[in-house]
Amino acid sequence: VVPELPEVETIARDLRARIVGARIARVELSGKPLRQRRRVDRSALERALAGHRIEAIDRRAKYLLVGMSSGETLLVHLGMSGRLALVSADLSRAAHTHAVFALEGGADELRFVDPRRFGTLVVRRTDNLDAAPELRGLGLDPTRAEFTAQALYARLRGTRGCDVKAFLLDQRRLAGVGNIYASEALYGAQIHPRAIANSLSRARARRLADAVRHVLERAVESRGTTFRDYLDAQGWEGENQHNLQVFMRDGQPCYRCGAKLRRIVQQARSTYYCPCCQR
DNA sequence: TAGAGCCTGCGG
DNA sequence: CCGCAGGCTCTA
Repeated sequence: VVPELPEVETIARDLRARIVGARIARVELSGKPLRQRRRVDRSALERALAGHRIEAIDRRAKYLLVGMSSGETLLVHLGMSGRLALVSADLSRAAHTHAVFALEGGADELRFVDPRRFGTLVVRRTDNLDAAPELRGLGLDPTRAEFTAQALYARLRGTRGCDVKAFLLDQRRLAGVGNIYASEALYGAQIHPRAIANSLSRARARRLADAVRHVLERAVESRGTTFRDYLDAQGWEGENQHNLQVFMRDGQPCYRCGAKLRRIVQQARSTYYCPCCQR
């Protein structure tokens, strides 16, 4: 599991094609708290979902949005280990199944499974979604038209001495990039991960914008990256692991120059890069 | 803008 | 046993 923008986008597209128009008959919850020990609001989920029709499935950054005929939207964040899958109701439930949304007719269920419980399930009013605390502070979405080299440059200039890797992971500045695609985008733009964000030139900001867009688009086309156990809504693996240039390849040769790739730790997270191609 | 913390599971 | 994992929040 462990999803970034392309993995969530893949799940959103699959679910949109399969369950928009369906009615949720019943909501079952494990009762265990999720992210930051917060309890899932059982009565809010039942009120917003049970007996209502699914009208839309969207994505904002790494949030999946399920718009209901009740006028409320279910926000799902998969955290590090969350999985959302549409499965036959006869199949036995996996360990750590924290929510089951039974669809009318009884054949299929949408199940939320999350061993580490870093995920989120909350309900917010659809007519005021932008004001939801989860979405309010999100930065530029790199898959939208708003994500231009200009806009990225302005955001880079707005930082105070953080390095560019930390910038890419900060969802308040750029929303949707995670640890895999941060390393991959910096490699594509040939920028060193420890470069200071606010000192990048306009030319480098443009290269970075192009690389971020390219890396994410390619990952969506490949239906996401399956490293350990990410699976889409139908339980299938992605294919983007075959496109990765640096992630988890430390010690192996750079495909471009042959130098030995390195792994460093920034903000307590691994970064992979080529010491020769990235300056 | 770091660092610890939140959780479980896996691989060395 | 240890470190590590594709995320985010809260604190200093």
